Amino acid sequence: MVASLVGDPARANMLTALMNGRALTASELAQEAGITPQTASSHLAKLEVGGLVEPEKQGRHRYYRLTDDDVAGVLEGLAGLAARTGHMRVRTGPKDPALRRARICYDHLAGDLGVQMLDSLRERNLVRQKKQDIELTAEGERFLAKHLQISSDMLTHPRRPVCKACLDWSERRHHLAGTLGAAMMQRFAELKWAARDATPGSRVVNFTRTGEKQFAALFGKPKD
Amino acid sequence: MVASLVGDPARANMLTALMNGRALTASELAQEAGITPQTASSHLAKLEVGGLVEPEKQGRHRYYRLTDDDVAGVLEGLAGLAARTGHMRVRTGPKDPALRRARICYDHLAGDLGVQMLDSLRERNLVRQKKQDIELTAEGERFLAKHLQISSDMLTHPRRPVCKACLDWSERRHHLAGTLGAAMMQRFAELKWAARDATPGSRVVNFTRTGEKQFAALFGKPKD
DNA sequence: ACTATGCTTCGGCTACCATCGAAGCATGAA
DNA sequence: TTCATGCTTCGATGGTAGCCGAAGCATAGT
Repeated sequence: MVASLVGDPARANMLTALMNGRALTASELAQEAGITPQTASSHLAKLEVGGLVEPEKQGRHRYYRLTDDDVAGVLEGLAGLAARTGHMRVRTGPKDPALRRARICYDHLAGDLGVQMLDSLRERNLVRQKKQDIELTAEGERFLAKHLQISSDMLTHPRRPVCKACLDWSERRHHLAGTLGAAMMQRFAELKWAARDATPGSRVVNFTRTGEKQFAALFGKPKD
Repeated sequence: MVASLVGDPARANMLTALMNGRALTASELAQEAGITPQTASSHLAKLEVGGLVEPEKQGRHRYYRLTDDDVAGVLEGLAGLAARTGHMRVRTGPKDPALRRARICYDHLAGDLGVQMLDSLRERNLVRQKKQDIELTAEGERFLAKHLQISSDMLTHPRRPVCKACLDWSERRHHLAGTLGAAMMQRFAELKWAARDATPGSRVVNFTRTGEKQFAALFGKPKD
């Protein structure tokens, strides 16, 4: 069963190391998991037949990557469940600092900046949050229109909610999902404030220098 | 870690038994998993602290149910991964026949009927499928407008694709997701062809007699 | 050819954990 | 109270799987 593959601590560490979409060699993964190459080799073989990772030979190295986004999605889902009960393994979230700071979760912003953004919105009464449910206030609508040229009529969708709280993998706190979360991320990209990392499969979001400034101006910590 | 909880065969069987959203007693779950009550008790305690199930005392029975839809979602995701590599446990998919036949997967139709629908669409060239990607043909658009009053302009969404193949848990074949999948399910409900089961938390979709006929007329097996 | 590096296979050790029997609580029924 | 049922706790057992050392291939560089 797939779950038992992910269940083992060593394998889980390897998989989390691969969550940024990049491919790592067998020995790098061994080091990530804190085990010897022999053991890692055995684990990787199991992960491969389980369809979670795919190898790619290159010279005398063997690069492993997650098979596809579905795998990454399920892993993130598992991490989400683990996070909310506080029963997690040693390594919490991704090690890669860039990935911790800002990344794509489905189609919206996650990571430190994502959490920070929702915090700021909540503090300034631009949204109101009740558990999983978030709603946009009138002030929030004005704010979006003024600063990001997002009008709330564009956000309605028959099925998907405008706002939704999504548990952040690395921060263990909520960030903003829903059509609004997606629209804001899209706008950031259009304004050239941020862009998804170029390396294929990567989920890192890189902010430009000006983007970082603008973002901080809008959603910075209170004392800013 | 959550994954290791799901990884154990006995626990996995219990969880699958709970996937229909109903609550079961500890002894029923023990029987489902083919283990003694003592062992089941230990497993259920672990699942509880792991946040996967919630108990409810009622007389001298203890009913267990999945904590929420997120848990069910992750489990379905895991089952999906397991399905496509063919490395599954003994029980494939849900035991409940109603759940196998038609159920909600996020917001669209899954189960036997869901798979059958996509099969029919594909056979009649109403959609064209390439692996995970599905696109609606011109004939398909006419078909939807004529028979279900769904116009394709309603389906566009900045992020979500109109059509997407979603691997079916019980059938191990694709059914239709995306905004179109959601819109069709919604239409079935509006036309009173089908409705989600009344019991809270259930994912079963019940078709009415006329609904079943109409559905068969549109998406029935070729020989019909 | 020789050497170094990266990875795998093999064998044996160890630790963990699922499992069950037996006994202990709790609740409900008589 | 006494009994029955449902579930849990305790203790002991056994099987499985992770782990590493040593040795074996394969590729690359010299």
